[in-house]
Amino acid sequence: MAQKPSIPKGTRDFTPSEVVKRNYIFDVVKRHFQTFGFQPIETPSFENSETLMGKYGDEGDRLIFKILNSGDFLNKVNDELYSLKDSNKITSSISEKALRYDLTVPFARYVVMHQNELDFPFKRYQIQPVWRADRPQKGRFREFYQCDADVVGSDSLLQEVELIQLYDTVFTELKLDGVTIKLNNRKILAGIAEVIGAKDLLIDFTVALDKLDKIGEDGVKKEMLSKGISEFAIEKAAPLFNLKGSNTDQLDALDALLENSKEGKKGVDELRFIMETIVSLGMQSAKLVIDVTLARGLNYYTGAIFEVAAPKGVSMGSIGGGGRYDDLTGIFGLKDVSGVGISFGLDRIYLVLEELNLFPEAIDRSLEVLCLNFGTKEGLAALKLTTVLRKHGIKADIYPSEAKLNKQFKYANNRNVPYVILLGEEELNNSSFVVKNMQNGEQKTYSLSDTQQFIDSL
RNA sequence: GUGGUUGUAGCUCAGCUGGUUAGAGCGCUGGAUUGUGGUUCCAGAGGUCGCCGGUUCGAACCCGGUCUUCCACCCCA
Repeated sequence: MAQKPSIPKGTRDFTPSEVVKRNYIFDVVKRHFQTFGFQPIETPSFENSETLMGKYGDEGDRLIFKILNSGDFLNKVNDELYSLKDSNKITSSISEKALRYDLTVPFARYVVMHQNELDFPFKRYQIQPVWRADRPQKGRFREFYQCDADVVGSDSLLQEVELIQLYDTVFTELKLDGVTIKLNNRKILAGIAEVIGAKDLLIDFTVALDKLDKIGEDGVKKEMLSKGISEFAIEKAAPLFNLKGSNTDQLDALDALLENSKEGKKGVDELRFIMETIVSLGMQSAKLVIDVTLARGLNYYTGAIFEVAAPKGVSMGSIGGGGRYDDLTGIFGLKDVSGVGISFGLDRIYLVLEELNLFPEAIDRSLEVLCLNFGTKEGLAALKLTTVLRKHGIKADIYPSEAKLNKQFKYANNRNVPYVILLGEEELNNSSFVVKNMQNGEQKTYSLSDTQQFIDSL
């Protein structure tokens, strides 16, 4: 019985046109990763579970795809554990491997394992798929690509500055105008939590704060209260909810708010340095704004936090993000290696470019010239001509069988071929070929002994 | 993981309170046109109505389950 074919939830097939467009984005991103001095690495699609588990919080652990052990794995579980039917506890006994959830943690593992071969600061880029057992939504898949650039082994803030320039360069090249790079600093958030006396609830505080533009001031306060943050503390943090004005105005306000927090002050200073340096360097097309409510991202960030928002009017979550993490390699035994990195969300950038119609024209043109087939003898001559064109790097093909011209032309039309070559009995007799321009219908005759004339006209 | 939503021809979608043989546009195939596509005209093919079960004399339509789509939450690229 034939079964109806299907693919798992949250995964996709890509058509030729989609692959070409995705490659276009990959190529731009990759090219600029390289011009900024990053080197490529790749890591396995699955890692040992202990490498990944516990690095992304409880929520993250739930979203990691676990790989079942091979063999009779259930038989190896001890009876007591089995009878408890506790999925979380039994997982580690039946699964030792898991699909990678992002590229940053595997990179940290890579740096630790290869520390003696690397020259620090080590700048690496990595473009590979990652998997999350999430519930799919628009722009949210269970298999998707991340394009990451990270620097480890340097705590210079110039790295942050360069990464912002890298974002700006890539989005400018993609013609994606009006992208906003949001910038915040974990130290500021920690400082605020300290100042208002909610140091232990930093994560809950930031997660709630992050929702400000979504659920509003009242919604944020409500959530903070429900997480156990006191009314007094929330009132103290109130200036945050209305932080407006220019970047420098906001920095000054933060300075005042954080005057009793050493860590918070440091965060403001870092932010100020990055902002001022970027201002003096200038940006090509992106906007850089401070957003103290920006808190998303993973728990391992310790300094700068980036998030890239699509141009206004496009409904899409963030199309990139990143930040500085001072001790990611520490969990694998390598201390005092600071890292900072950014990620491009390829799948979402694709959706945005598609929506705004920003892919180059004719990008998915897979064929420039199609030779029609008029029979055995004529077909052979056409194939010779096709071979010459191909040697000149022209995407050329010959229709494989002597079908009706109507059908051959229709095929050329559907494949969007700009030039069709007719080489029939008459042309063969006088060593010529006819080129039809499919846009305007004009036909020109060229000599078979001077194909260069046609090639030059392209 | 929680709540909701969607699924009918290759594609986009109609289909009345449950009632004979489930429709349209586009696309596809053939013809008008034996060497000229994208326009036009004519004809034709194509559907286990997501899947499984239930209610009913009778189910695309009602009910349950399941898969899928999209949305909100959680979280995130």
